[in-house]
Order: sequence, then C-alpha cells, then structure tokens
Amino acid sequence: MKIAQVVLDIPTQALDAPYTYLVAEEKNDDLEFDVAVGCVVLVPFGGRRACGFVVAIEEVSELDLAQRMDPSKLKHVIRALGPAYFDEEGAACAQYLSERYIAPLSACVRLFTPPGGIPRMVRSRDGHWRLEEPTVGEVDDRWITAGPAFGEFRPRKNAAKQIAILKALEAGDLRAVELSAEFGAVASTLKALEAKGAIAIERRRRFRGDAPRGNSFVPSVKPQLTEGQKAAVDAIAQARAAARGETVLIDGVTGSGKTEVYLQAIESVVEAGRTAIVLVPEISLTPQTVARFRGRFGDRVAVMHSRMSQGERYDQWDFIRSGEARVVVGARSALFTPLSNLGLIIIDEEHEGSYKQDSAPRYHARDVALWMVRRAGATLVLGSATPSIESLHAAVKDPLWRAVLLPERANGRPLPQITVIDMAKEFGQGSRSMFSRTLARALEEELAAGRKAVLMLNQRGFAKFVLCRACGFVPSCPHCSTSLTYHEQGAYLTCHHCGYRIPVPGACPECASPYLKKFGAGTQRVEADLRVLIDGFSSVTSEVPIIRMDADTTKGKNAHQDLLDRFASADAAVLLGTQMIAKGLDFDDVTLVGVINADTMLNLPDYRAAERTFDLVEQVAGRAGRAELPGRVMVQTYEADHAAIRAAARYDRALFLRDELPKRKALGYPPYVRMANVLIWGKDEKSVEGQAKALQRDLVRRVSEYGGSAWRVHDAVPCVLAKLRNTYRWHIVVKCPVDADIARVLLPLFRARKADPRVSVAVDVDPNDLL
DNA sequence: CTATACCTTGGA
DNA sequence: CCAAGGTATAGA
Repeated sequence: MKIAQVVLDIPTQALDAPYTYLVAEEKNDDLEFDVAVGCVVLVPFGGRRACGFVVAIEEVSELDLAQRMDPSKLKHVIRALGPAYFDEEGAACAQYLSERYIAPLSACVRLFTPPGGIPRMVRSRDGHWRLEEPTVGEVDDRWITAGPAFGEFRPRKNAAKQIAILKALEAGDLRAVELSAEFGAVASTLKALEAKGAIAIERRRRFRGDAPRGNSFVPSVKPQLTEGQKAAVDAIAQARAAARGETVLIDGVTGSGKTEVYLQAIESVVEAGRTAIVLVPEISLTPQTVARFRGRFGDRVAVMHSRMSQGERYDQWDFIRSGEARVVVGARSALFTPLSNLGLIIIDEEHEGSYKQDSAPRYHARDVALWMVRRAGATLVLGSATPSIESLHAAVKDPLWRAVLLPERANGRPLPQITVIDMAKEFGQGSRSMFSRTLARALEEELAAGRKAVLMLNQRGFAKFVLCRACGFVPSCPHCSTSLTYHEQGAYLTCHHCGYRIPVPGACPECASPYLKKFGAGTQRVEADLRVLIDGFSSVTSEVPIIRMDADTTKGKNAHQDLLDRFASADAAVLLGTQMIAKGLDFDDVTLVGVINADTMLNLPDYRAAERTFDLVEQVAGRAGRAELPGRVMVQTYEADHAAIRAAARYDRALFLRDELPKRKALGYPPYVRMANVLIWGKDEKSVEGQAKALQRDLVRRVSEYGGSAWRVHDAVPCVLAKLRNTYRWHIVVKCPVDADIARVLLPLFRARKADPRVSVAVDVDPNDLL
C-alpha cells in the first residue's frame, strides 16, 4: 500500500511531526494534481480537514505498517491541492533544519513553499472551516497582435480610434494596457477590430518586476584575470572536479575582484549543465549587483529578495521551478528556491550577520549551504575581505575546506592609508566638535578639489539620548529595558524596539531640573553639523550636497538607488550614512572615507564586538580610492589603542587574531566551543523566571547524562535586553566542544517539553549574539 | 489547534 | 449527586 508522510500546516508544537495517510493507488483523472512529495494536500484530521505538506511517499506492506502504528486509524489523503513545491532533497533539508536548529518541522518545510501562494484552511466567523486559495499567482497581459485580415482591413474615415490603434500596431505587438493608457477606453474598439479579423487578442504570461525577458540585457566584457583571481577560479574548478562538497574560502581584500571570480566560476558550472545560487547580503542586493550577473548570464538569472513584491517573488520562484533559470541571485532565503541540478553555491560577504535568520528556524545560510553542497557533491564558495573567525578556523582545520588569498586589488592600486584619530586626545586639546581637525582638514581638501567623501556614523549601540545633568536620569521605555532615542525633527523621544513615543520633557521627570542634555548623535544631527562645517570651508565655493542614507531616508522602494544616483551624478559631495554604506557601494571618485565613531560597537556586551569593529573598519576603508585617485581613510575613536582598531588600521588581521583568539579561548567562545542560547520569554515576569530556572535544571541533567564533562550550562539570567515590548526575557547559554552535536543532545528535551501558554521557549543554535 | 475523556471542585 | 470548569491527551 502507498502511504504519505504529511506535516500539517498547523503551527503547534504538539502536532509538529509527520502524520501517516493512505494514498489512493488508482489514478483519478478528475483530480488536477497527483499526491507527491512536496505537495500541499487536504487531509482529514480529528473532526475537521487540514492542509499539510507531503514530505515522503512510501510503498509498504500491511505488515510493516502494523509494526509502526495501528492500521485501523489510517485515513486517506483527500486530494492534492497544488503541484510539488519541493522534492525529496527539500524534504530532507527541512528535516535537517528542524533537528540542527531545534525548530518546528512545519516552519522548516514552509521555507520551501512559493511566496504568498499556498492554499490553507481558515475559520470563518460562523465557525466553519473553508479552504482559502492562494492570493498570489501568475498574471496575464492581453496582447494585441495583427490578425489575419490586418493588411486588408480598411477602417472607416471617422473611426479615429481604430485608425490610431492599427497605426500603433504596425510597430509591433502591444499590450491592451498600453493602448488604453494612450488612447483612453479601447475595449469596444478592440472588440470590433477583433471581430473583423484585423487584430487578434491573446493572453500572455506577464513576469512582474523589471526583470528583462528576451535579449534586452547588455552583455558585459570579460576582463583579464589577475594571478590571484586565476588561482581562485582554479581552486573552485578543482573543488568542483572532486565533487565531494568542498568549500573554497576566497579571502580577498576589497576591490580584489571577487565578483569576477564568481562570474567565471558560475559560467563553467552553467556550461556543464548545472546551476548556481549566489547569496548576497540583503543590503547590497542592489540593481547594480543584479546587473553584473544579468550582464553575463542574461535572462537565465532569477532574483529573490525581500524588497520585491509578493507577485514579483512568485514570478521569480515560478521561473526557477520552470528550469529556465540557471543562476539564482538572492538573500539567504534563495537557498530554498526550487532550483534543480545544483552545482555551486556562492556566499558573498560571508562574515555578514544577516545570513543568520533571527526567527525560527534560526538557520545560518553558510551552514545550510554547506549541508546542501555535501549532499549534492557540489561546491561552496565563500567570499569576504574579512572572513568570519569561524570560517578562517575551518579553512585551517577541515580537510574539505581550502582558502585562496587575493591580497591585491584587481586594478593594482594600493589599499588606502588608514589614519586613526584619537578623539580623547582631540577633546583634551579643547576640540568639542564631532569632527576632528584632521578629518575636517582632509574633507575641505577633497571637496575643494571637487572630489567625493563618504562619512560613516556607527549607530549600533549608539543613538542619541537625553540625560539629566542634575540627577543623571535617562528617560527609558516603559515596555522595553532600553533608553529612549532622541529625535531632532519633531522633538520627541522614541523606543527603537517598540515604537513608544513621547515629546521631549521640558524638565527632568525625576528631579524637575531643567538641565536635560542631549547625548550622542544621530545622522540628522551629524548632517546639520556637517552642513555648518562645510559652509565654513573658505576654499569650497560651490554648494556641496550632503546625501544622508539611513533607515529613514531609504524607506521607499527605490529610495536607496535614488540616493546613490544623486551621489554619483554630483561633483563634490558627501555621502553620510550608517553601516549600510560600509559594503558594496562602488564609486571610483571617492577619495576620502571617514568613520565618525569607530568604537561604539566595541562597548556592546557581545563576544563578537571586537570582530565586528575590525570588519567594519576594513570594509568601509575599501570604499576609498578604488580608481586612479588615491584614497585616504580616517577613523575617529576614543579607543585608539584597542587591538581591533590598531590592527584594522594596518590591514593586519594576524595582529587582530593574535589578540582576539586567546580571549575567545580563555572565555570559551567560538571557534573554540559551540553554543546554544536558550531564550525564555513571556508577559508574566514571575513565570518566565520560574520556567527559566526549571529549564536550566533540566538542561543540567540532560547535559550531564548525554553531553560530557566539557559541556557547560550557564545559569538562567535575564537577557541584556531584559524587557522588550512588555515581554520579559531570560536566557540560558549552553556550551559544548566544537565537534559535539549540541542539537542532538538538547533536541529531545525541547521536543518532550509541553507548551506553556504564558511562557515561550526557543533555542538559538550557534547564535550570532547573546543579547 | 480542537475535540474529547477524565478529574476536581463546589453548590444543592 | 451532579454540573461546571480545569487539565490531560490524541489526532494518522
């Protein structure tokens, strides 16, 4: 008999295991879809019907089945509601994800379903369950083409619309929407023309978004490779030939031409009839990035990222499933698109934190990609100017990893000189400005010469707040344990986590003192100060535009691109922005890069703080002097002696690692241990604390039984962000040796745990941070 | 999640 | 003694 394993589309821990259903043996021609792995199916469940995903189809004897369960309980799958969204590999990957990351199986399966488009059971107001069809699907356009009588048909003299439409059609086929945009209501005219045979109307699938179809792309030229690039391409070719899931880490300075290496590697993969996935951090997935891939691979490129509308995403997903797409460029979720015959996965800017998903399943794209290439005998390429410490470590320790160095820029230009400016010293010498005199002087020189500068404000862990000079009171959010951020425009205080908002008080709410000082600086304030500074430059006569790029100014769909275009088209200009400007932007005429505050991240209570600071300085430095003009980089900091800053200023990663690695080892952090962060949260403080402590005891018992002496379960403690949006948050850190399977040991504990309505629990395996 | 079985509690 | 409400459990 044929049976299907079905994961129900009901997000409840208690139902989070596959259920077995019978599949009708005889083919039923009335049904649109066959029951197969990857389908959504309708099944009877309890007294109602539910949707679920088929994760396995088996042929078993009645006897075998009886070993596993009571066969009298079996029910039949009612019918399949759609085509297969994933195959056995996808099902296996979902299974892997749920175990590796201690996540609900249903959430893992859902990663593979098309954007916005799966049928589901919903309860209407009268208590009835009904099937809701997907809201997103394909769309058609009505195309007007020449009909059989196109040449002969002579419209009447006064049929102005008919004449105009036929004239327009002489240049080629047109869409009905284009005609109505130009000539107004055309429906009846078209009908008349169609009846006469002068035109034909047909429906053609429309692909949403600006993805070019056909040959409307501009092919780009293949440049000559540098020695380093050649070595990298060769290393990838060798790894591909070995076909055992090897990883190639391309450790190349900014501007070393990693993208060209990717392009050529993809080219040979595609020529060999296989496909490639390119992951890019969400933030640098810009039209330019996409254009580089389209320039080489034309309409065989699919693009997937979160800023696209659901319709656009659906069309791209469908395009991938059709098998026409050979290359997928996208954010981390692109790993789960229905691309078959995978030969290569590339992860650019591999060190980026955004490759880790921050909701269940909390997967890391790098680790999932590793699993995928090992299964498929494909190859993983990781690229970065600042590889993560984990990857550097693996490249040395793991026989399936190798590293290729690209120590020089592709154009032969030297890396820009980095100057560290000690702001404490500046302050001691009486300077009160947020721009040091050295930076101000450099800025004036560059702007006077008609060149461009990029200034970066490091906002992580650093935003403007209000402090009472009399009693030290800082207004904080009543729902979250954070101080409120001050906003210049509108003079209000707001919580960056929950959006709580109050006007700036006139006096201290605690002691009534009127001396409330505003501390820190946001991009708005820096922009205002920068304006004053630039206007004071005697040698700069023309008006210098300041282009501010932060979360506020990049909200709109094309805002990001518009700002960059403005910056590109100006002569002398300053681009002022947050971290988002650190990567990917590629302007030839930027000669000065300034970091206003390099060290604010260093003070975050996070074990990766130093690494992040080092990465940030190196990345942002790479924005300067990319073409003929030499670049300079100025880094303002209050901690000029910190190893991360000193090492970054000399492009000396070995120096940084010599300082950082012993600390990691001594304190027990990756890459020397593996961690899992168990998060416990809920509205009721007492029960959260109680559950956290009880869970900690369970974990200790479990770890001492199945772990080992090298394992460690920390005490349950409130998180650094102890209160967020009125929920209280606790966490428990579990550490184990690097080669131990942390999930395997912990998983049974969480699978067996029964849900508490007041307290939620989640496990973050290999967490990005412990906040 | 939802239906149902089972159990405890408290009022008649 | 029974009804009401809470809790445990199965669902394929």
